[in-house]
Order: sequence, then structure tokens, then C-alpha cells
Amino acid sequence: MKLYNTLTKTEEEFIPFNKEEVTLYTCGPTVYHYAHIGNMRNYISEDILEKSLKYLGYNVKRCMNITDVGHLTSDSDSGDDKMLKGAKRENKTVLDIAKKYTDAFFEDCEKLNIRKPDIVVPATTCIDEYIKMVETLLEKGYAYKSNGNIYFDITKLEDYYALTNHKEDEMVVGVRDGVEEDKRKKNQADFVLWFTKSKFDDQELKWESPFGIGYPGWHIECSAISIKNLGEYLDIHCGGVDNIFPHHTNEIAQSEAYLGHKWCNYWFHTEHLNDQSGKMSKSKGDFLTVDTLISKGYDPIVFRYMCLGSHYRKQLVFSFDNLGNARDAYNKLINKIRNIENDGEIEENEIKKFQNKFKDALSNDLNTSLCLTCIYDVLKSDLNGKSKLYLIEDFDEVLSLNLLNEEEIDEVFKAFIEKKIAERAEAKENKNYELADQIRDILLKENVVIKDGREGTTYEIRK
RNA sequence: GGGUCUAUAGCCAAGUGGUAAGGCAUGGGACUGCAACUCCCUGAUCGUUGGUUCAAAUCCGACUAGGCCCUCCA
Repeated sequence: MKLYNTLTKTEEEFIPFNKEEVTLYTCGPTVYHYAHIGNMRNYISEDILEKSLKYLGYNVKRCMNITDVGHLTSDSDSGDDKMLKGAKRENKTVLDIAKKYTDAFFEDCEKLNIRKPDIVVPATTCIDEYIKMVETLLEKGYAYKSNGNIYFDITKLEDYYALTNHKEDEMVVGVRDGVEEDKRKKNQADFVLWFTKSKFDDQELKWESPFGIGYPGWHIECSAISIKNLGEYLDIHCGGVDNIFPHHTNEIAQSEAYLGHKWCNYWFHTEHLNDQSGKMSKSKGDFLTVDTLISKGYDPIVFRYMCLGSHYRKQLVFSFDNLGNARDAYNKLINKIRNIENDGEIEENEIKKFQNKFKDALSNDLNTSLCLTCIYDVLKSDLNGKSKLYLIEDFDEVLSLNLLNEEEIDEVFKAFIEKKIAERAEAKENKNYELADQIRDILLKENVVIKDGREGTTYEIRK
């Protein structure tokens, strides 16, 4: 399998440390608010990555953190704690906020058929691990104490900027508004491992530590959680492109300084979902969530389909036009699949050709767009119905687009539809086309599409 | 200023040196009371410009445009 690696900036053949078990780490959400659909695009990509690895025969062990502490809006100790901000906004405790938005996040995942990782770890449950790591970094001389806080000293590393090719002296501090330089640091790019001195005296969550009562920096959690759960060697680390710097850069710095050897071989980053004005982000104010899509009448799976039509390393512009486009395409696809008759016997040899093509697409740095084309190839092929359905089910293990799942229709709703169809049939019989069309429109408003065929009238529920 | 990515038809896109897949939309036709569904037909020389090559959307250079990062973000 070929994967693009941010570390080397090339597509590479994926070779795991241990063929028996691939380890995958994912930066999870900071649970201070709902996830927006741009966040979800990232998790869809990672879901495809995990399922592709499995489809290609690997066992995968995947871990995700939940950031419920320590994520400041700025590492320079001048910003706010996101969790605290969320708690204030809603007049709740930090823990309540964490619970609420963690649950909401996994509900969104479920709606998008994103598999929950094997191991999910809230950051607040691993304080001992952070302390141990920070202690070791202090002992080894990679970290220093200044004014109460513990900082990582990036000058102790040969190549701190390995992931980005940044050059120290060309970095600009405060490109973004509201970023101030932390004067307690030795070097501009040093980052906090543990806070004790902070202007957040009202920080709810604090822990005892050898460095004083305080709380961890944002970056330390991912390193510690990953090493604890997936071991000293990590195969693939995932996240959105915005995490490349500083988050992942810092993770590499502290993890490899701590371990004394190379930590993670492959860095997998998903590009952003933009809107017409650029990047989607929570700090801009309004943002779209999975529930927004549902409230506008879209099945979340349509959004997944839209994402898979593009490539994870390409920016994708979101608009309701594009989503509508995806919905039409998706509905047509589902229709075609429903019309396949389940006949014949599975044609083993023929099937392999299609599976191989599908595998090639996945192996080509997760070319999901080609994967979708594979479905259309199957539909247009000379294969019998049973073989087609078998292949579609097989592909859907990775794509997870509910290609074969018949949706359960509520009995009451079903009766209502059938009654209306009968009424319309009668109206048509009497050539009362006006009434017939009215009934059709009523049903259409409920997303029920009438189909008049030779054998009578059938219907479909539109997504 | 530095880094990084992108540029193929209205939109989403495949393509990794040999003369442009697929999907949606559009237009035309069959079907229909009219529609929808379904089926058939329907479109681009690949941002611009040099170069390498027998041959380039594909490799190299320059330019242009745009996105993202440079201590909030997925």
C-alpha cells in the first residue's frame, strides 16, 4: 500500500514495524464544542485509512485521545483554556462540558459510519504518564523550569522542524492576531509541558506534580497516550493538516527525546474542508455540524459520499450545491443497487478482477474517488446479480456508505404512503389528474418519490 | 518574509511519458395523463509559458492564480 507521508513529503510503500499489528494514532477532538463537518471530514479519512488497512489484510490497533484539559487557545500562556471557555459559555463544569461534547462527537461519528477506535482515552485520565514523561525530559536535559512552568528546549534537538521545513530565523511570531510572545521561554519555539504559573487561577482541573500544582500542556497528552497504549513504535499518526505545526512537530520532539529513538514512521494528514470564503473554523463563529445537515434534510451518509468523491489530501469546498450534487448521485447509485436481482451463483474468478482493482485504488494513497468508480464498473459489468451484490457488500466494508442497507420504514408512515398511493391510483383512474398530482406533491414533501411502472406504483424514500 | 499544497469540461474527479476513465448537472430521445424513476445519445487537448523527449495533462524551469501553516483549529 502506498501512502503519502508528510515526514518525507513523498508517497511511500507502507511497511509497518510489526506485520502482525499496525498501530494507528489519531488526534481526537477537543471537546469544548460540537465538531463541525470539516472536523468530521478528517475522521472520515482516518476511518477509510483504518478500514483499508484491514481490507488489505492487516490487523489494526487504533487509539484516539479526547482532549478535555490543557488545550489553550495559545501556547504562549496568553490565551484561554478552551474547556474552561466552553464551561463558562454554558454555565457548566468542565467535566460536564467534556461529557456532553464527547458523547455528541461519537454520535456524529456513528451517523457518518465512522468506527469508534479500539482505544479512546480522555486526557485527564493519564496525568501520571505526563508527569513521568516530563520528569524524564527534565532529567535528560530536554526540558527546563522557568517561572514555574516546564518548557521543552527545542535547541537540544538536531532537527526540530523535520515535519515542516521551517527555518527558525524566518519564523514570524504573532502572524495571527492575539498571539503574544512568552518571555519566560529561552527560545521562541519552546513549548510548555506543564503549567503551574498561569493566569488561569480559576482553572478547574489541577493536579499535584513534582513541579507544583498545575496541569499539562496540550502536546504532551498525545505523546504519552500513544506511547502508553500503542508502544514505543508507532506506525501511523493521523490528524488534520493544521496540526502539523506546532502540535505534531512538538509531539515528535518530546516523544523522540523521551524514548531516545525514532518514534513514528508515517504521518497522515487530511486537508481541510473549506467554504467559499476559505477555511471552516469554529472561531469564525457560525459552523456547520452533522445535525445542521440533518435539519436541512440531508442524510449524513451523503456527506460521507461527497468526501469520498474527493481525495483526502485535496482541499474540498463545501457548498450546499455540492452536497446536493452528491445527494443526487448517491440516490441514483442506491436506486441502481436496489434494482439488482439477486440471481445466479457467485462468479469467483470474475469477482477477483474487480476486487483487485478496488484494492489497487485503496493502495494508491486511498484513492476513494476511484473506489467509487469501481462500484459503477461493477454495476455496468456482465456479472450476475449475486456477484454484483457480493462485490458491493465487500467494497462497502471500507466505504461504509450503507449501499445495501434497506432502511426500516416506520409502519405508520408506510401505511400513510400506501393509502396516499391508493388514493392517487383512484384519482388517476377517474382522470382527476389534478388531485393525483397534489397527492404526489404531498408525498414528495415527505421525501417520498413516486415511481409509476408497468407493475403499478412503487415508491422510494429519498435521502 | 519563510514553509507547504493545489491548478484537468458547469461541479466532483481519474490519469504517475504514448495521443483525455467515471459520476452529477445540462441538452436531445424512449417511457408517462404530465412528471419522476429507468434506459439510450450528448461535452474538455488538461492555468500560462519555455525546455527535455520520437512522444508530455503526465518530467524540469519560469510565471500566474488560489488555499493552508508560521504557537486556536481537524
